[in-house]
Amino acid sequence: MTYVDQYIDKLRKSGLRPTKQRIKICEVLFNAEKTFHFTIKELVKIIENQANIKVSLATVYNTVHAFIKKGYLKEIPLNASQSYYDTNVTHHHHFFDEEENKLIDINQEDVDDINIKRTIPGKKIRSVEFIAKIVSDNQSQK
Amino acid sequence: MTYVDQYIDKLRKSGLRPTKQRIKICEVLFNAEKTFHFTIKELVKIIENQANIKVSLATVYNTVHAFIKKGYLKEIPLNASQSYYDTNVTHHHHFFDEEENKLIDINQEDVDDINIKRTIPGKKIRSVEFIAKIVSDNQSQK
DNA sequence: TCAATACTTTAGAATTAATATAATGTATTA
DNA sequence: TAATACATTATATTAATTCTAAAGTATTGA
Ligand SMILES: [Mn+2]
Ligand SMILES: [Mn+2]
Ligand SMILES: [Zn+2]
Ligand SMILES: [Zn+2]
Repeated sequence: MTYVDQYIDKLRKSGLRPTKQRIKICEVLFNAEKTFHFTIKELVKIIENQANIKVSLATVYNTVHAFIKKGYLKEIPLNASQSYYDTNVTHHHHFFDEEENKLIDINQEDVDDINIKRTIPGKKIRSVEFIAKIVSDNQSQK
Repeated sequence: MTYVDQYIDKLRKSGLRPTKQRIKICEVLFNAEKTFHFTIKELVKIIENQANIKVSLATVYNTVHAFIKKGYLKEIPLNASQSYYDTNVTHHHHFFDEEENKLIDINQEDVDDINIKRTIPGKKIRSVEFIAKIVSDNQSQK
């Protein structure tokens, strides 16, 4: 099964026909070896730079939303000015590099279980995810 | 020192003159016994409902921003459509009630230290804060 | 006190991410 | 092939936020 076949499969399962615009979007999103974190603006820029096809903003938003709904993409709340998305849809944590404005995955196994010694009556926890903000470590070394 | 004196102090330290609009904003923000989590829209609505003075959106935004800069308020990234703010400026975690759309504080002492078994070369961690999403626990009890 | 100066408030305009619309294009079906 | 369904796109709309510029108020110092 080629990569493109996988994209077609993802699109079909999301209820979308595999058009060339959508396959291009998939190439950018799911080709990467590693997890891919992005904003819509960044995604559009990457598509523009590497494709000879034009993809409208509406198509990008529609496709991303369909993938989120289907569970192929995840939204990461980072700040209120712009949405961040993630191709890693597992439950996981992040470093956020405040200088590069980049998210970095932290897998579950790299963190001890988070134990909250407090409950809210009638409520149960659905998920616990943290963001560890990181900055350059410019300490003068002794 | 009266409450109002404290508000005046906070405003002065934030580089703002204590006007009646700003003192009203402080009353809403800092009068509460408990931590106060809010959006700008909610803050404006509360002011409108309890004050006989009019405060423009611009003044609300300006004052909130000045307090954030000074460290009297903290921004909580929850989603990309609206900013949430917090009068609890200590390092702490949150429950987020997805049904009520409400933040609830979790103090440091209610959580075991989070131990991340992974480092990023040249970077140090500045903060680690999580959001635990909660929903109604409607389990049929045995 | 008074006028110059600095800071405030405000309505409304501008910006921008996100969403909606509606016309045109393309694929699928019968 | 013709009807139908789905897609793409340019453009419009929405809504949170930020900006602007004019009018108001406080402060300062002669
Ligand atoms: Mn915004
Ligand atoms: Mn928005
Ligand atoms: Zn991730
Ligand atoms: Zn809080």
